[in-house]
Amino acid sequence: MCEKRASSSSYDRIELGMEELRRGPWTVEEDTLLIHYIACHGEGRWNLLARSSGLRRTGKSCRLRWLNYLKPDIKRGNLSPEEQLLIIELHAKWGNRWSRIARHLPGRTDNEIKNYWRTRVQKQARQLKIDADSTTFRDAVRCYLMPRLLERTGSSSSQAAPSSLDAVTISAATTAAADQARQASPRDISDASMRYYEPPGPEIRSPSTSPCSTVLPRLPATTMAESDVAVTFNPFSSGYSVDVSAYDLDTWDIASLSASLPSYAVSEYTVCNNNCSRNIGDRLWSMDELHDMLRKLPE
DNA sequence: AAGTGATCCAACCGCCGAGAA
DNA sequence: CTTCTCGGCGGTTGGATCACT
Repeated sequence: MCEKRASSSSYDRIELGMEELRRGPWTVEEDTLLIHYIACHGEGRWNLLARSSGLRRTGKSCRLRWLNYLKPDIKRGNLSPEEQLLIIELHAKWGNRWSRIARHLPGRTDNEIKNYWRTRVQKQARQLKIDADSTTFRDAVRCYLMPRLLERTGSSSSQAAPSSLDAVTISAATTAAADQARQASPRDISDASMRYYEPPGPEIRSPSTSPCSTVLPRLPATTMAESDVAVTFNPFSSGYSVDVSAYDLDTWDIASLSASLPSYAVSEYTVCNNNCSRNIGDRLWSMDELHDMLRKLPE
């Protein structure tokens, strides 16, 4: 909160022309002033707002404070597995277009997503001594992190997923494809790595499809076009993947993803420890296992 | 309990593009 | 066409807090 840093020694002032502008952490009084002003006059015209509201802040500062902190629909707290999954996929697609990514995560700000990426995802890449933008790291994320996120996503959305939704079959790698891959690079396939790809329990598998197929609810028609296969699973190439290109991303958001995910039971491989509440990212990443995973990736 | 390093995240900075003058 | 202002964006900083020893 703003009070948290109110006593900071960094709290200082700068001179700009005739006017003395404040910098540093916002006080409760300033927040209140900004909220009341916007309630009366609306957002926008930030420089005018800064001048006429009585706040000794720059328009930019007011805008940032409002958008990143004070806006009523701002969601606080840890990112859900669904949100992490979406961030990873969208970042793979768009790169550091934080504001664009943020538009698909209601209540989350570009700043928050940027911080998440830099502090958690890039940290893992640094420790692995690989570029976070490299295909190697992306493969590691797809093969290792995403299955876990999907597992957790499934468990967290199992209560919310309406059973009345139409079902679509999500194709996993076929047995034939698996055999092909096994022949192509047998060293890539091991019991140790396969366990991360193990599809969820038999109760959610479709009996009429391949052994790896699972059934996902169809996304609401209002948020998703006539695209059926949005989540694919190929343990022998790129692992689990939410194919965001299958969606119209300008109208797609986390609610769509959440609604589309299967009612997975939490598998025995879930590393979540409910006692660890501070950082969900850390719960999902295990460096030893990720290192192990990377060794198994094709060159 | 104290010290230290790691992590988180609010806030700032500089740059850029759009639009108005 | 040029200049200026403003809003938006991505990158960076640094204090607070947490975790570990």
